[in-house]
Amino acid sequence: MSHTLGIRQAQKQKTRQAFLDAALTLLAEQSLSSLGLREVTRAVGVAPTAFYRHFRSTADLGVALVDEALGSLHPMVRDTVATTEDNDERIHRAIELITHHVDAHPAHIRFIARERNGGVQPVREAIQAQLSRFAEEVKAELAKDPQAEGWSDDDLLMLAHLYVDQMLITACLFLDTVDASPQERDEVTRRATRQLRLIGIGRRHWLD
Amino acid sequence: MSHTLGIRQAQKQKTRQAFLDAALTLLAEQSLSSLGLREVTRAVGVAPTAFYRHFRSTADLGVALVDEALGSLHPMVRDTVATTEDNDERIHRAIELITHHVDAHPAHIRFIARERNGGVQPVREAIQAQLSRFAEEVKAELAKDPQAEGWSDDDLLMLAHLYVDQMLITACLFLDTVDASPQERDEVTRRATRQLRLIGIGRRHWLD
DNA sequence: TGTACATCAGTGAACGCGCGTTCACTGATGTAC
DNA sequence: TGTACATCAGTGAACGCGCGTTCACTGATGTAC
Repeated sequence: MSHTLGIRQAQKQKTRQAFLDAALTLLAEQSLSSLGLREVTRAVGVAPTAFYRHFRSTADLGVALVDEALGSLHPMVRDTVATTEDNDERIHRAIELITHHVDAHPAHIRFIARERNGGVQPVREAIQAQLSRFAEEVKAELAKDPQAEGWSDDDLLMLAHLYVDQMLITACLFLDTVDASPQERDEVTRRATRQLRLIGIGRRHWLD
Repeated sequence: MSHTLGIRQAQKQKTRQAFLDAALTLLAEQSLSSLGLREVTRAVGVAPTAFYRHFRSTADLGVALVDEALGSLHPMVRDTVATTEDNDERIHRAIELITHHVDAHPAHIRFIARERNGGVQPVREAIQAQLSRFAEEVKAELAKDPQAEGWSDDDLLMLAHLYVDQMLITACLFLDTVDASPQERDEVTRRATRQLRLIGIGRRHWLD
């Protein structure tokens, strides 16, 4: 027989996830520092005191949300970079990956963008740490490319940060077009495409 | 005789400024959505009800802060772009302008970075509007440059947004080094410099 | 210049409300024999 | 399999507190004559 999680543990995890989901929904319209513990428990449908069985504070819940949100971003970043090398077809696919991710997880992106510079220190630090890890991964990905020959480690990391920041900015722009006209979405797509293209051109001529 | 502001109006303006200053100080450590009206009046040293003589709400105060903060940024953006054309000496001076501005007005930059994606809609909208204006101005500045020959309006605006975003990112990086070692500051400076250089290279070869 | 009235920035008491946290509890699930 | 005890996720009452907002007020400043 395979190992089944005890009923108790399974239920606890389910409740914990309900907290995360409810918080994420509430955070679409406000920032973490103004999110109340009772507000979350009300949304979940449990007593306020139940909160403490899962988190020490809303800041603690925020850190858990960072892990969830940036965990789901990990594969996207990898794929995007792997496909962003140079030509336009690849840039187009990279942008598509971003838009699809934003459409699939808008609340996660909104949360990260908001709390990256937000007022809750532990959460801000968790995000910064994760974004640095992303930059390192992107750097590793870039290093595999033949174009990287002759590049110093510092320069690769510099380019990696540029890509990571650019991706987040683009994702944010798409967020604000979630209920905008197709024309506006197209406008954002075209601008983001050309920005990536310009960075790609700079990259190609870096060692000239 | 020259016109003097009435004593009453002068005093009112002074109090209003005290509100803005106190709020900015408090916002170094928290975001606007968690800033309390009473907290601000306490910091200023007036009765809570005095607040309503100047602002409808803390969101209203936030919008006023956006104007103050980005007003002080205006000259910097102009100068930075005017000096960012291409060669390394000029990029160096542009970065210096940014670092000096961050050192002079850290709280303003922190506030803008925080509330750009923050939870208070009117404030977020005010910031987006101002940043769009910046991009337009930068575009106008770029258009004056001989390098801009052959560039479409769209492409100039695309590059302008890239510069504006890059400047804000750089400013934020410097913010987090306000009490870091000189080595770390240097590291940030060098990376930002090379990112601007890479964008400059992309710009030079854009029409190839 | 002096007087009488209007304006209005700032006051201080009072309000109802929702907050975060504490505590002893309940009852379903888990475990040892 | 059945029994007796332990664990612990979720409860519900209670607390003290600071919040935003209201209101009638005060007294210095402004204005008209």
